[in-house]
Amino acid sequence: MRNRRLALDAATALLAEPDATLTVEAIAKEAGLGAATVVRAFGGKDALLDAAVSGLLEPVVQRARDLLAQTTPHQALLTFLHELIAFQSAHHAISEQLGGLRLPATTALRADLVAAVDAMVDGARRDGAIRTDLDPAVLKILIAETTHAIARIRPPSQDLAEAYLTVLLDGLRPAT
Amino acid sequence: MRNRRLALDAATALLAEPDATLTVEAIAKEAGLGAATVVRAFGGKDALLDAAVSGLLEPVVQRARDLLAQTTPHQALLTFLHELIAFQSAHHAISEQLGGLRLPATTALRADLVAAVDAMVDGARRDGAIRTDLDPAVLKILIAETTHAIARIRPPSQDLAEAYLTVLLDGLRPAT
DNA sequence: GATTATCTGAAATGAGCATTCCACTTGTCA
DNA sequence: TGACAAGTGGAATGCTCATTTCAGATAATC
Repeated sequence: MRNRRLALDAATALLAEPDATLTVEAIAKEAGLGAATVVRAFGGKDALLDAAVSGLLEPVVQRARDLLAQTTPHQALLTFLHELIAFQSAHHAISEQLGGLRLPATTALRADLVAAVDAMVDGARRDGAIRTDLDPAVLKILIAETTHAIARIRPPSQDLAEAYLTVLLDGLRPAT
Repeated sequence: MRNRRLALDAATALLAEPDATLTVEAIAKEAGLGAATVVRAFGGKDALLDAAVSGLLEPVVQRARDLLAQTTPHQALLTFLHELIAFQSAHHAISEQLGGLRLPATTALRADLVAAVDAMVDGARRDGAIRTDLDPAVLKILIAETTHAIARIRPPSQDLAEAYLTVLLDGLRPAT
């Protein structure tokens, strides 16, 4: 259905904007459709945003898995975090605003993402590439929250995000 | 006015709860008052929350200034950040939920807080106590966002917050 | 103790938003 | 071309919430 695609593209475009209003009407206007059509195409606002967000997230998760398969856990972690913050910088609204919504596909993907990062952290820790004096569970939450914090920076700045990551990664190095 | 105090106390109590609903009705119920009375006492929900949040924030800002006056900038920064995250852990809702509200007193206090932290960072940087290879403006935003990230952690955990801060501070040390 | 001024909170109002309805348009097939 | 099916979006509905209203309660003044 053509409207599905139009609505999805519109929602995806709005998710990339720092402070877009994510009402059904705004999405419909962006898509050049009526609000009713947008809702019908997906069965509800939540389903639409779930589709849009998980569509954005899927390649990210795949990339994390690829990196894990291709290189050392530590190198995978470094590379992936840089890519992740670039992604977050380009899709601000994803972590914000979506508070009260039910997004099952997105939630599942996020769990996959967390699992992949967990594997990177565990591996890097085992290899002695990152500090071992902290509970590994702590490291994982730390990374998740940090990427969130980076995504919140206004105005969006890739430089700032990179600086942030530099500090995080230096803080994660094994004690010397 | 007694109602002012009751409403303020109720709002303050709710701000300490991790996932409280901050509707006027919820605050009124907590205070044992009617919703109309709560609104009247402050002239609006925004003004009430502004008073509650700035009341919480004021001693924090004062503490930052005291530390600056009493010790080295770097030591002030270390001490203050520990205290700040303890405060944030105890008042989760402050950084969340309040998105669309107009809180002038809170905004002003936050600016004061940022100014105090800026002074700490600048001083510590000048003293060579923290790394100098990053733009100082970056460090300030980094610290602000990190405390926000710490406040977001669910469930609230002082241990996790401390671990987070450990990583941040280690990441801020001068290159060796 | 009566009269007036003030305060209270349950219910009415209004605004923002997702969702549903339905008269109308567009496309399909004979 | 005409009859029918499917799709569309402006308007109506229903919900949540902040704010306002107003009849009754309470307090102050004499």
